[in-house]
Amino acid sequence: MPSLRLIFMGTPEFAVPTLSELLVEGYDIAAVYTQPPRKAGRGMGEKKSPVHAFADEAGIPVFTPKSLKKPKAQEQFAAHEADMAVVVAYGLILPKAVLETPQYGCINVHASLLPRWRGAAPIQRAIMAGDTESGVMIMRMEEGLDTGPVCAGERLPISQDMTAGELHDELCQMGAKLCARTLARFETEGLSFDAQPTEGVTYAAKISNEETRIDWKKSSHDVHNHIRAMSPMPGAWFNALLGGKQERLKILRSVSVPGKGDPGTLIDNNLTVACGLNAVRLTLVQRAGKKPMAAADFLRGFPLGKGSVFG
RNA sequence: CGCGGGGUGGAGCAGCCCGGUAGCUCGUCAGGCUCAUAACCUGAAGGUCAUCAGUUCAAAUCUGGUCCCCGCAA
Repeated sequence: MPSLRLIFMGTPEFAVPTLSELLVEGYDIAAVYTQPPRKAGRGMGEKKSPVHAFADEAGIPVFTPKSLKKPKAQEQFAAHEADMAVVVAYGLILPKAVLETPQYGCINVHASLLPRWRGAAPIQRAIMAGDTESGVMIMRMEEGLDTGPVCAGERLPISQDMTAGELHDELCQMGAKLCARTLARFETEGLSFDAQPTEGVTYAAKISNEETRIDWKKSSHDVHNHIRAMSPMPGAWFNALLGGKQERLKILRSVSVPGKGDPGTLIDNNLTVACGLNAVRLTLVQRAGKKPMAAADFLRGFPLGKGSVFG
């Protein structure tokens, strides 16, 4: 039976499996920290973060400070008397005072092969860049952004057509298991930490709204990587003329294929769009207001043929 | 009350503004043709038009309520 008393800090769906795993393993979770509920979604109602909802369900006390820089929040943090904090995609900066509060410090589960893709959107950036390998790593947190020494890691190949959503789902499970194993090892034999290499550092900036739009002038590889990096959230898109109206069409899946034509033009009757170099066949699309549908289904309602032009 | 789109045979759409008992492409089933085919021909099955109520001689189409799905934004 694990004896560690932990604080868990995380916010999105990615963090939930780790929290769940720690509970299953029997860790004493003194408190869960997550970002405060925000107005979001249709109707703009207050919405709790996925971690928040899960913790509520599990009956763990939840704390949602807007910042941990204030003395008051730090006192509260210290009051939990935790041995260690486990942080997974929390989204708030932990000041030095907080990092040093637990006697064994704070460890972080990060979804990339550090030092590549430090930062907010490692999964999407890895796919967008066409990486063929990803993974999760666990590090001791320092003041810098994902710069701490690493104590555990696991790699995962990224297949040709894998989407960010699929990679996300695999990595969050992998991260949860790895975290549990790492804590178990910590209790039995201790951990050794290795500083991150100074070579190969890249930063994974948050995905901005503007960059979700598809640029057909890029090569088919870039377009395809862009599409799968944005799939299913937030979704790569462009404007298409459907039934006489300009409509936003999201592309959730595609295949890079040989082909030639003016960028943005359909070169067959199978939803294959010419890119700056080669072409991309769209296989799963979503109209505004509709659910995702296979290309064949979409074409039944909107028989777009060779020569149609996409913006 | 943030803005908006939608729920029509198994799938994707049209019809709704200008009420009069349902159409297109495809799928399914049966038969035919063909060396052969995601080919072609013939025929068939399959829909309380989300739901409740109202207006009307008559509503998928107009009015009001409810449920569900989704896009934007955040």
